[in-house]
Amino acid sequence: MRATTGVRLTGPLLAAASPETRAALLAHASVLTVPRGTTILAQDTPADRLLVLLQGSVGLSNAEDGGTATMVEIIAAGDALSIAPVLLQVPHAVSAVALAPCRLLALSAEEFRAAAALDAGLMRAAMEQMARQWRLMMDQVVDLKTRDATQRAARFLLHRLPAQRGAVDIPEPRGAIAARLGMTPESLSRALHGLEAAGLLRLQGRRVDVTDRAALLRVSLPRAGASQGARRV
Amino acid sequence: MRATTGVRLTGPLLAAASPETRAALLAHASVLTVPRGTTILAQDTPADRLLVLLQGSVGLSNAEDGGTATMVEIIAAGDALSIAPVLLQVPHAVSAVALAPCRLLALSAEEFRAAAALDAGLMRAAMEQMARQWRLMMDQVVDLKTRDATQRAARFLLHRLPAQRGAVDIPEPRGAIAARLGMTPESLSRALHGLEAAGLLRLQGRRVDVTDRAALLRVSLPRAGASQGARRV
DNA sequence: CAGCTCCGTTGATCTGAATCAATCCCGGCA
DNA sequence: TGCCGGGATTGATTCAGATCAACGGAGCTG
Repeated sequence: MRATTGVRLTGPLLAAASPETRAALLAHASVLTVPRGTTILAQDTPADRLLVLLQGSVGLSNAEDGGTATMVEIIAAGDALSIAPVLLQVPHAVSAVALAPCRLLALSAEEFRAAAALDAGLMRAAMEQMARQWRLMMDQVVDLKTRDATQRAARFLLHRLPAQRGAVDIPEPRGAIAARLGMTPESLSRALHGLEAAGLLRLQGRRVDVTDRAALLRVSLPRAGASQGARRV
Repeated sequence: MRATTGVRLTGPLLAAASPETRAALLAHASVLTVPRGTTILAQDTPADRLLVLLQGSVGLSNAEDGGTATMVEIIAAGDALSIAPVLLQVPHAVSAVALAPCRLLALSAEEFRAAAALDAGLMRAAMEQMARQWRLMMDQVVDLKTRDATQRAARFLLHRLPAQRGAVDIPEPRGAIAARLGMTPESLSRALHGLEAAGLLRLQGRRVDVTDRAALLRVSLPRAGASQGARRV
């Protein structure tokens, strides 16, 4: 296996490591292929390996001791699962399940920690990932506080949309997306069909064809007069 | 200044550094005292110093390019503001304003970065803080998705409550708390007075006297049948 | 290939919380 | 001590979205 190939296919985290570090880590790495619905990580379980999502889609959900589980984030290909638990040697704070067929790269947690301690670039990349995940969570908080269901749905699509206008494939079940967006599947369906009726997009099963990207962006902006959380001291 | 005094007053972050590192950092540190309403950090501004909140209360808010600002978190004494921006040398992702009169410890960002690079304990504590802040944000997402206004208000009080039953002082303006909880001040008022009417607590201006902590905890649990985000794949 | 099950959609209704609109009350100040 | 101003409270109304319910279609299985 050529190292450079590994780099490109492996996401920003390992890309930041020196070629030697990366080669060492990849030497013992394995690739998992799992079908939709597989539980990849269980909450409150020790973090014995670092997983990088190569392909597919993974949902992160948190169950409070009570039992109610909540979909907290949907991870895109290229991202690493649970860097923090691996580095800090604490149990996973969330469970991860495959929302679509997935390919994952699995690295030994111990080796990764050792590598991060020695390779400053890798350590920095790990911290950047943690900061990024904080930001994603913060963005979601902002979304939930300032945007209504339709706006959140519009924004979700925009985030998924490749560079230019066009169609996106949404492999995840609607219920998972609705949960991530903090609404019921019924509401998501209505929001999506409302956008379609407005002529901004076209729904074709799990493919969404965005006709008017600019209008979709406009829809996704929070209403100016929103008060929730918009108070100055 | 005795170093040990500094430790205790300085929060878990600096407590994790070696005595020498800590002494070196504290040597150039300064203490700020600011009145309520002061903007302590501005979003999109370079992170040139690390601030540790010694006393008071600080609100973190995020303004999207559009302009709508949202209260994203309220920081408790002992916590550090914006560790990630300091370590990664990126601009602040949020603004910070004093929600009550505050005392803050200010350290040079550059010195802190240097210290963290040399002192493994400090580096680990910094990562722990980042992980903790991610978790706080995730908890908030869960709250917003699974709890109604009254439950979120109850939970907020419980988090503030000292070890044993008793009264808490809530120095922040109601509007700021409401924003943090993702509701309007009107709704917060109604939630709080509802809990008072139920006999769980007693409102006395900015002091809240919790009569029945167990019942408050019970109230704060998400309803079992909550569907939002509670779907299995 | 037929049946079944699960997922997504659609409709009707209900409810929690936002909005709009007055007060009320506390703290600061003259 | 009385006035003033802004935050907090309370009430009336409205509305977005949850809930309840039923239906349609796609994919899997026997």
